[in-house]
Amino acid sequence: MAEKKSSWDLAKGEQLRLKQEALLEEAAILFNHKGYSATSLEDIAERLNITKTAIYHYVKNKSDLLYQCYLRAMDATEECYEKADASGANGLEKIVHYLRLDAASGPIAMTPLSELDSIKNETARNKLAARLDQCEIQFQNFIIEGIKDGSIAECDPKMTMQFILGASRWTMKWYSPKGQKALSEIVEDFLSFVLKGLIPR
Amino acid sequence: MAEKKSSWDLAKGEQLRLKQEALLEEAAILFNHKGYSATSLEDIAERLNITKTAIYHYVKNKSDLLYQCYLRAMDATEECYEKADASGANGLEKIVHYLRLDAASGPIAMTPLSELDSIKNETARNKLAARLDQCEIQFQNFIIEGIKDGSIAECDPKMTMQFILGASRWTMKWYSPKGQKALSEIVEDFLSFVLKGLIPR
DNA sequence: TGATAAACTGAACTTTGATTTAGTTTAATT
DNA sequence: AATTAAACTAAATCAAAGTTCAGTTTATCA
Repeated sequence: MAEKKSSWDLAKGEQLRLKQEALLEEAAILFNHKGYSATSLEDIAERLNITKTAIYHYVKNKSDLLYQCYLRAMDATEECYEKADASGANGLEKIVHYLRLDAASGPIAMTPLSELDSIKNETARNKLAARLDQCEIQFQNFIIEGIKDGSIAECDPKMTMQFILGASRWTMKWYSPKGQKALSEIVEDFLSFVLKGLIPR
Repeated sequence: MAEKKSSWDLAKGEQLRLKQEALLEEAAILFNHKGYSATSLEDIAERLNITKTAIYHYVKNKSDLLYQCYLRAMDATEECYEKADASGANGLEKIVHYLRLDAASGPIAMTPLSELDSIKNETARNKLAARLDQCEIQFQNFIIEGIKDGSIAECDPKMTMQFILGASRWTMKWYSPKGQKALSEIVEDFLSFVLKGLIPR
């Protein structure tokens, strides 16, 4: 239906890396939206106007495709944490920065969902799981820091982390570029909610 | 591993309805946690100490199993909304009531995730989709009501609904009865976060 | 106790979707 | 224009999981 301009639709001289990118991006969007197992290679290929076998030119297999998506996402996410940690003056600001940066990296390098189990290579999976844990701990640390420096109200850091990241991750289930708001606008609404809560001040 | 007492483990005289219940409950937990397609009938049967073919005694097929789960969940959810609407004095209170009631109905009748597409029967699926939409609208209405009556701060009702329900739904990804906190405790943390936000008052 | 129906099982069958194979088209190059 | 490598396709194969089938066990009851 809605034709999206991908590297495959562009004329000749396009580079391998561009197509790789497009493949991973499209795969990530679908994996995040429908889940890994519910997404067939057919689904992905269709969006790129190629056949599913063509995908094997770019990745070893479906599990590897998921792995590549995760790698990109984790790289991007860690970068967001580093920048946020470096730039924020207190715990609260770090969280605000992080959430903005995360959204800015777009639906492409989305927050990884809970599909880790589907990565077959155990070593790779464990390594990713560790990185993912580390990110969640980092987020909790921002909260703890905020509580200490007074920028964040008392709360259970782990629970609060789950709530905020959960809401953020769930975004990928309902967000559509066709929707009313751009990601950049949605984050601002999100921040307003996360910071101030429902009760008027 | 961890043997759970299900209707199948109990001695004879147990009723059909109890087993039905147990089946739907176990299925719902797995569907919510791993997703519909990633959950095999084998997985479900294993937890109940039966074979996967036994499942066909209780439901027509896998898609029907999902449908039954949804039915129960929607029934429970709608009931929560009705009670919340009836009992709350203002928009904010209705939301608080709703979230408590929802959590109290347990992981059994969990908030339905975004697996609607996997229900094959189109009529059934459409009907459920409409009910689900209606629930989300109801939640938005609580917010709108709250803004009007002054119990809730200005915000985009739709976005705010997505954030709150998203965080709530994502709970099913990480919650485990083995965990530190019971669902009833988690809701209270959640309420505190949703109502007051991160910034200290 | 023997008959009967319900609950359930194991093996066979079917479907779906991932993967492999063999070959064709395309793009760039000499 | 002929050659070659890369990009890709269609058709065949394979594997996992859903479904059906034929029969066995269990529970109830005349």
